[in-house]
Amino acid sequence: MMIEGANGRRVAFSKRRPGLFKKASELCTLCAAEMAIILFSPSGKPFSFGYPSVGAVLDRFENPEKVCPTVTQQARANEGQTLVELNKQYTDVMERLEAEKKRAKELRHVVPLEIENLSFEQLMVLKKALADFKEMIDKRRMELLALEASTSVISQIDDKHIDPREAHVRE
Amino acid sequence: MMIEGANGRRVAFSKRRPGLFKKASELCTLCAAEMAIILFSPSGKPFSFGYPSVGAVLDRFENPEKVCPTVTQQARANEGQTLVELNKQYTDVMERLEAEKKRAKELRHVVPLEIENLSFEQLMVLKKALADFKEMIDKRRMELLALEASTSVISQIDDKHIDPREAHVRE
DNA sequence: AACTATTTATAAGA
DNA sequence: TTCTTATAAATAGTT
Repeated sequence: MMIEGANGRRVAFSKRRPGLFKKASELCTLCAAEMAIILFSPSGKPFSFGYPSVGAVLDRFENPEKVCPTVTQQARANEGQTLVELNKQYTDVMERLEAEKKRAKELRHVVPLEIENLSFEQLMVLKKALADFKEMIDKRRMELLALEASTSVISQIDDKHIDPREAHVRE
Repeated sequence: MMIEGANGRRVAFSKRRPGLFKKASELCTLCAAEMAIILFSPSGKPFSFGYPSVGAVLDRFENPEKVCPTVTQQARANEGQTLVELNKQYTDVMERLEAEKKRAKELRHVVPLEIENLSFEQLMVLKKALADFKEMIDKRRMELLALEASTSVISQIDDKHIDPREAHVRE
């Protein structure tokens, strides 16, 4: 069954690998499935495919979901609130979640590469691109903050922790 | 692109998954490749494929062979090749690099257009994601620099034209 | 890399 | 889910 001759195997691998990854990609997008592929070529070179990412799928595989702690913690925090209030919170959270999902999907489209498979040169170029991108975001953010300051009392925003109750007011 | 209706997705998944695993199996046996596939169906049910086994491939992926063995292995593989062949390999790699640079340049043009449409909240999330991404890239870059520093052995084959980087370029 | 004859996968319907 | 079959896609062999 195995192709005789290292060169023949090399050629067959080069032709078939893109086909396999295409099938994998189609399965994920068509069916809303999640998948990770780790592949070593006959010469030992590593390839990978991941949707949404290799790491995410391997995590899910190695640590089967545990929802209970988060849920009970949240339930405790909600004691004393009315059903109307809870329903509004729920709706707000779901709306935000949908927005983030959509955003993440677009991001994947822009930066579809797994970091493990980037060549040195690709990394250098991408790093530059990301630095430029980050700069633009910071600039844009400052504009938004300035606008905010002139129309609202809320002032200090921390980079790392945005209170969702504040955040969704701003959209 | 995604099939609408959970039932349609279920059906398509059931039909396509065996096809994918068959392609994977063929690739492994025909080409002497090693592969692991972790797959979650639209309903969250896990499937896996492994050759020689999922565990073996994940181990190999998570504990990459040390630098020196790979380099010497590559150097050994190059023994007996003519300078013409080696120069062709070098040219091929450089062509690929040019293609990658061009693609990365296009990335920069695509991204800024979307910035103006981002909400404040989305910007915060994206900023965090980019910071993480940049960190990974920096880490990866250091690894590659270290690797590069230790590959001088290959350049002994022909100092005039063979670039030692070809030994560890990944797609 | 490109071409194309052949094989293989799969969508739709039962 | 499984089977059938018309159509689409992948690829082996070749240049």
